[in-house]
This record gives sequence, C-alpha cells and structure tokens, in this order.
Amino acid sequence: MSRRVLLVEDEAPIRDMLKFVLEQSGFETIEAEDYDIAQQKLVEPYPDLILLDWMLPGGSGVQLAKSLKQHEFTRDIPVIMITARGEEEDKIRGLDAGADDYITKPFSPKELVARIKAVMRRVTPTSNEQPIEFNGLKLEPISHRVMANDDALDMGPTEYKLLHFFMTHPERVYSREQLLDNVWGTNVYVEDRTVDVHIRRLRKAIGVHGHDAMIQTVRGAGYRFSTKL
Amino acid sequence: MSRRVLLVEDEAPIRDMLKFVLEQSGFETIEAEDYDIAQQKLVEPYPDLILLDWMLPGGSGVQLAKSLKQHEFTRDIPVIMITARGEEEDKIRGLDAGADDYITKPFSPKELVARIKAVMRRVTPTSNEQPIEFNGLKLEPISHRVMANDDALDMGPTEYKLLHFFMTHPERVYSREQLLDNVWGTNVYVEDRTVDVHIRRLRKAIGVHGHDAMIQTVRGAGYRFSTKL
DNA sequence: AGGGTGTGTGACAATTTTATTAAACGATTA
DNA sequence: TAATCGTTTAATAAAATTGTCACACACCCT
Repeated sequence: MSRRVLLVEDEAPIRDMLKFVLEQSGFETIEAEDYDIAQQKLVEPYPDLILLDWMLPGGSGVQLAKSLKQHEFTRDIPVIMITARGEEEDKIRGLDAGADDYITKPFSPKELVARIKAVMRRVTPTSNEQPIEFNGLKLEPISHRVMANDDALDMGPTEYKLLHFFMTHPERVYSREQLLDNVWGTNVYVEDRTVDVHIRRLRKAIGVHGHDAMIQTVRGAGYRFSTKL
Repeated sequence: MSRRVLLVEDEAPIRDMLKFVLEQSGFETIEAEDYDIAQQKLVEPYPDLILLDWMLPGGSGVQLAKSLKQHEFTRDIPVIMITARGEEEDKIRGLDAGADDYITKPFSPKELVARIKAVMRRVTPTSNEQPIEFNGLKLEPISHRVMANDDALDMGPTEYKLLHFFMTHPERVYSREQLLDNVWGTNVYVEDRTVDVHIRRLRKAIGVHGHDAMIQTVRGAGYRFSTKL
C-alpha cells in the first residue's frame, strides 16, 4: 500500500498537526514549507500523494500544482489542495490547476484521512512500495534495502535513490542533468561530474555480484539501466 | 542546443557580470538596458531565454514580461526574473506576468546557470521519439540504442546520429555536404571525405548482422539508406 | 587497356569524454 | 569538541571518439 505523503504547508503548527494525524494513520510524511523546498523534496522516491496548502506565501501553491503536472514523473502523483472556508474561487482554480480533490479548513482528521485514502484508491495503483527486481538484483522500498541473490548490499543514501530511479525507469538514457533533477532534486546546484562519482560508487556496491553491468555508460548521452548486453 | 540569452538589466556593472558568467558557461548573450532596447533586440534570431531584471527604471520589467506573452513569436520564450531579496510581492506578480522562474539577488553564478538550464530543459519537452525499424534493424531514441535482432550494437555518437538521420530519411540520396549539415550541424569545418570514414564505421557497426547493405553508395551523388536491393 | 575520378580502408595523433582517486567539506552525533 | 559518515569538488588517469591522411581499389570513359 502506498503511504508516502508530501506535506506542503508554510505554517509550522498546522504542519505538525498534519504530520501527527497522518503518522497516526500509518502514512510516512515528508515536509516542505514552501515552493522551493517542495521542489527539492520531489525526488526519488517520489511521494504517493501531495497535500498542498493553496495559500502558500508567494502564492506559489498554484505554481507548484502547475509545475507538478508539467513534469513527466510527478504528473501522476495525486494532489489534494487545502483551502480556507469560503474561498470558492480558489477551489475552482485549484481543480483547474490539476488538483484531484480539495479539503476546506477547518477539517477533522477523520475527514482528511478518508479523503487521502479515497484519492489513493482512485489513482492508478502505482504503489512504488513494491519490490523491484532485475536479474537477481532486488530493491525493496519497504525495508529500504537492496539484495543480490539474498545478500544484502551496502550503499549510501544517494546511491540507493539513484538505483531506485534507474530501476523504476529502465532501458532509458538519462543525462547527468536529468539525473540531478530526478535524484538530487530541482533547485539544488551540483556539478554534473558529481554524478560520475555516485555512478561509480553504485557500480561498486552492486558489482560484488556482477550486477554493475546493468548500469551502462552511453557516451555523449549519459547513463542507462538495462538488462540487455 | 539552445544557448542564446537576452539580458535585460539597466545597471551596466551587473550586466557585465551576468554577461561574463553566461559566456563562461557557453551561452551567447544579447544585452539590453531598458524596455525599448530589449524590444529592438527581439528579432530573428530570437533568444532562447530572457533574463529580466524586475526593477527596470520606469518599472517596465512587468510591462516587458506582459508584452512578451502577447506576441506570437515571443510567447514561448522562457523568462527568468531577477528580484531583490524580500520582494515576495514581486515574485507573485512576476509569476503572474508569465515568468517561468525567478532568482533572488544576490545569487551565485552557479545557481543562475543551473536555473537557466533547468528552465530550458523544462521548456524543451521530451521529444517522444518512437523507435524506428527497418528489416530487423531497430533504433530506439529513448534508450539511445541500436538493436539488430535483439543484439545491441555498438557504435560511436556520430555513427548513431548518422544512422538516426538515415533512418528518419530513408530512400533518399544525400551528398556529403548535406550529411555534414544535417548530422554534424551547419557551419562546422570538416572535410567532405570525413563522411566516408563515418559511413565506413557505421557499416562496420551494423554489418555484423548484414544490415550494412542498407547503407548504399550512390556514385557521384552521395549516400542513401534504403531497404531495397 | 589506361587514365582519370570517385570511394573504401587502416592507421594515427589530437581531442573529448568518462573513470578513478584523493582530499576538502558539511552535517550529525557521541 | 572531536569523531564519523556521506557528499562534493578537484586533480589525474584512462578510454573512446574524431578528423585526416595516404594509399588501395573500383568504376567509367575513350
């Protein structure tokens, strides 16, 4: 079952309350207080749902919603907008901007959880909680582990995210910049070449069982995860 | 690759700094110090991105942004607004006015370049290239790969581009010069005969499965990709 | 057949791109 | 504050690709 929720809310007390409610109901939460931070958190592994306050300072709630729908990997993540009572206008624009549902402040925890579950049920069961396996290399999101033929592999957080991204998007080339966008996050400024180092560490980590052959260099284009060749 | 940036900034020192930073990163720059001059520079060839200071004298930054979005040929040019710290209000209006991103002064060169690249990447949508196949020779743009009956073929970047061009323009002769223009790019100083060498390399790469017969020499005219004969 | 012209080929040095290594840096924790 | 862990950067090594040449070869015409 999908359970990772990204909370985008500028007011810390409300954010804490939401976090509490969601975690009581068995969801994992990721927090962001504004547009930029939300963008940074939108990386592998992507959240399964986004709870977005319409009234972010800078009015960037809309902007975030739009930006989400423009990017290939975030397009299918359902969004629930939080609006203040009576802001009918906002509801309309929010739904226009691509929200899947909205909830009006103040709301009961029960209602919130119910809506979240409803939306998750409605959306494609893209539970990115399922283990992924290629040629005996298995990544288990639940336990946050990578196994190669029943041996647990050891790697850093970035390598894990990188591998997760690759395994969920196999047979496709990604440039260093694209990898930075998807694994490190937008609005983070890192040298292209840094990717090389993490690729190397990832290869080393999964190489003990010969799985490093699936991380392929595509000269002049980037890297690719593939079972072929 | 898109790389022309129009710089609209009234303060000469800052403009020079921006120019320096961008040119260091391989961008071409066009400069404009106010609304009128910017308008003058907005002709063929259009810039690929506009870096616009919000605080132009006469407050014409907004005006320019709006005007850009009204004209057919400039509507799709992405705009990054430069704002001073704390002018949250401006961000809102800037984004409303159609800016694609904003950056707050002071900013690091690295951040600036990263944002420019990010916006350019976002604007150029994923060219959803479909795989192309002729007689069992399949080229997959997504994975950046060439397969011959389930065997991955190995070739250099130039050979790949050459093959891609041929497969998207089959049954047609191209002179060496035309190939140079289309595959290498215009205004590159390369000998005609260099094409021969790459043709040979391409033939060798796809020859392991006998597909080299599709790359045909047309004496006195050039080369052709064809499934016939 | 012989000459002229156009194309194929293998080698090579320069250049570009990627891999690897080590050290600097930053955040977190004991 | 020191120690530790993980990330980033910078420096260096290694590898692949590129454009050209020189020469071999094929074709066409007289």
